[in-house]
Amino acid sequence: MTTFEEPRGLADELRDQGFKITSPRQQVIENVAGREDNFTAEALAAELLPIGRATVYRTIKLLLDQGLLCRVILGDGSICYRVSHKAHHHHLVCLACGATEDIHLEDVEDVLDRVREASDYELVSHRVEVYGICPACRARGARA
Amino acid sequence: MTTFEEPRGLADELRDQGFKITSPRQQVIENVAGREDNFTAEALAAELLPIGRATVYRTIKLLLDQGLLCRVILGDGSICYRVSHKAHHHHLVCLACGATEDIHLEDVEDVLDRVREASDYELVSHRVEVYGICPACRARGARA
DNA sequence: CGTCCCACTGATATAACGTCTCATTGGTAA
DNA sequence: TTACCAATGAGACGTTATATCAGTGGGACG
Repeated sequence: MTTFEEPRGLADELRDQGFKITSPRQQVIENVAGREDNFTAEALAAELLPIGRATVYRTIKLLLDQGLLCRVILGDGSICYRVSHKAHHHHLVCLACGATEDIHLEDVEDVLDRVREASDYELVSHRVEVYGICPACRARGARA
Repeated sequence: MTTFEEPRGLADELRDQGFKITSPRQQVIENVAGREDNFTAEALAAELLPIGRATVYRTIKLLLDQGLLCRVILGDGSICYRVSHKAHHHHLVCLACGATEDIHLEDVEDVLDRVREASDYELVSHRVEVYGICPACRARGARA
């Protein structure tokens, strides 16, 4: 459906905001843009190895800010990343293998409205992670 | 409303499950049970200093498993803990100061039912953190 | 097309957080 | 009271991430 692999567009977007499109950044963006799966910062750094670790971490943070990436919190609390596709969404995470799917929860806004009514907080954002066992792991006999 | 300060009951509960009620454990439980606020593992270890760091971390894990504590994920992804009061709940977290309130979202189950219908995952658990600015910080002029 | 500035890089140090190891200790069942 | 073994604590280690800082290359501007 949607076509990934448009680092050109993103690169332009970054340039417009005053960021330089350096070779390391380009490489990180290209590597990341086509991925469907989760990856840890450390794994990405290892994969792009001639590039410095610090640069990979900095670029991840940049892409997080720009909304190209989002953070996923696995069942054990560890953190990894995946492409965000920009639109707001949540995650369905397999406790056994860590695989993640995006889910769209339309009625979450209603829930938030209730919170808004019931509290004095000025709501800004939220995070929902749903944990379960994916079909593949279930077939393999994995249990909660 | 509810009375805290019942380390006796919890201690018995732990003993029933075969855990030893050692002096360090007792101290951790007593320190933690009366708290209303969040605390980091590191801060707790520092506070109970004669007790070894490893022991504090181990005890936190134990209390997490037993449901006396729950994990809170702050806006920046950092982790702290607070008493759980056992019943399932979610967190409303101030992005400015980290203060946290418990919230109960009754209709989350409906949302999860939809996920159950729409996916092949066997749902196990979920985590919802709502972020905002608390009244005190808002008054102080903090902004998202 | 050349030059210059400064954002960016990368090697390395530092920091935050948590787990592991292992010799020792103390709770508790008998 | 004794003895077993879970639990402790000091410290090493691992992981993940940020800070530092001299050097460099992207790209704006002339």
